[in-house]
Amino acid sequence: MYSGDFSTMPESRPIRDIAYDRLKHAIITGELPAGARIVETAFADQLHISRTPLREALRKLERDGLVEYVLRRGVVVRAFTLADIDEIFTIRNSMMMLLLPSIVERVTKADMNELRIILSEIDVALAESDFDAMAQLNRSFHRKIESLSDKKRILRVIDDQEEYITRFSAVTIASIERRANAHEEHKQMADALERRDLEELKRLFAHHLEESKQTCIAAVKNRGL
Amino acid sequence: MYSGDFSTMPESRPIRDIAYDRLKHAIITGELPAGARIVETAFADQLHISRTPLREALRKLERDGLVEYVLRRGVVVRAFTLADIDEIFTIRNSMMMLLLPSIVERVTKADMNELRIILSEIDVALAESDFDAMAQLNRSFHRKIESLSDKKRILRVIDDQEEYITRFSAVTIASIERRANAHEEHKQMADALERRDLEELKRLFAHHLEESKQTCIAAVKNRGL
DNA sequence: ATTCTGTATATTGTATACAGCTATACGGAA
DNA sequence: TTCCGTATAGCTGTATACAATATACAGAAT
Repeated sequence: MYSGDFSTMPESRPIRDIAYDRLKHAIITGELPAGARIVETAFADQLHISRTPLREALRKLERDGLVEYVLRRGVVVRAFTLADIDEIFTIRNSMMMLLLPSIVERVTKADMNELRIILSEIDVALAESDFDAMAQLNRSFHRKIESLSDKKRILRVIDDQEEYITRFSAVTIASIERRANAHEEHKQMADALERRDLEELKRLFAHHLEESKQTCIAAVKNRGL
Repeated sequence: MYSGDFSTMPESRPIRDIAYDRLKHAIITGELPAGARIVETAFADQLHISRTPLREALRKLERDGLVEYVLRRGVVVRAFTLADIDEIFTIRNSMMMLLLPSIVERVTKADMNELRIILSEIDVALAESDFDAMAQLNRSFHRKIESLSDKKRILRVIDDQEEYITRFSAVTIASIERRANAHEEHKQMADALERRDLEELKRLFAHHLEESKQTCIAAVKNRGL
């Protein structure tokens, strides 16, 4: 892993962004575990790039809070605690409550169609026990709803936080009863959205996120972070 | 501005961080206005540094959302809208509501003493019409209270947002009635905190931030952003 | 054995060099 | 004059080179 030659690709984006995505993915999936040191020369070699774009990627990750910088010692992947997970879900819930009014106001029939399609795809993934697909679709569902709002900065806060917990989505989905319940909740949320029932939506989202949080925390407690 | 030779300093921190702070300050104060293009070679020369650390600083600012990157054209300072200000205050208020319970729980006598000292210093600044000092002290007051919480991630969200509005604090303080009212509200907040009166604190903070927001928006509307 | 210290090695911090893209200016033709 | 193509200058993207610092390890002194 972390190998591959970028020089052959049609570079529409800077190499630093590709390196950034790659490292971020590795950290989020846990491939690069907490505490792992990122040695510039080693990673630059593996990615077949020079240190310059790699360092720029590291500076971004630093601001993201995914890695920690130590003077003259480089960067290490930061650790997560249960308290972090708790806060992340709390923030997300709180921000969602702020978004919902504008979402209810702005949702269109076309949006609902998109959501229904995603839900039916989750049906399939659930039936086929394709949990990777399900994790991705779940995220699409949430992102679609969030994107209906016009509050760009609030949306960004949610995005920033969500990055951190993507890593745990597999853990959460691994719970049999949770993945079925979550899907049911999603359907209810879509229904409430279609009715533009703000209060019900708030209730559903608060419940949904709380349940996800608890499942996530419980799973992490059992299997270690 | 943007000049100064770092090479003579005892460099306890990397140059890139110094450049980062410098640029951030310039952007926040409006010295570098929205839309201004940051040409790497020019700024590196002015700061008497090479492009490498400057670019790393720019990548951080990019993640902060303070500058915008355009492929092969470098970075430009991002613009702010009234909607941004509205969202920033909304986020801050919402996050504060999440922090207050732990703040009320954790506040000590020593903390209250610190807060009282800050308040008395604001008294002086107010009497002397030293608005720069007042802006800084106000911020210290808020930061002190926020720091009483142990919710690091929520605190960080607040910090991130506050950076953006620091730039408008002068605008807000310029309002005669607002600066006196704000100070009164601060005192009431300190009192409520000392009594560990959570509900009253929530009420006071919500009111305080709402008033600040309205003053800020009104001021920006009048004087332009 | 333990601790200190000097040296070699590894790694980060910064500068510079060079390649490639973009925009602009200029000149010529319609 | 206007349009278009080309040349040129300026700037970004990346690689490489060099400097400074930290770490590891071996050997000496206690």
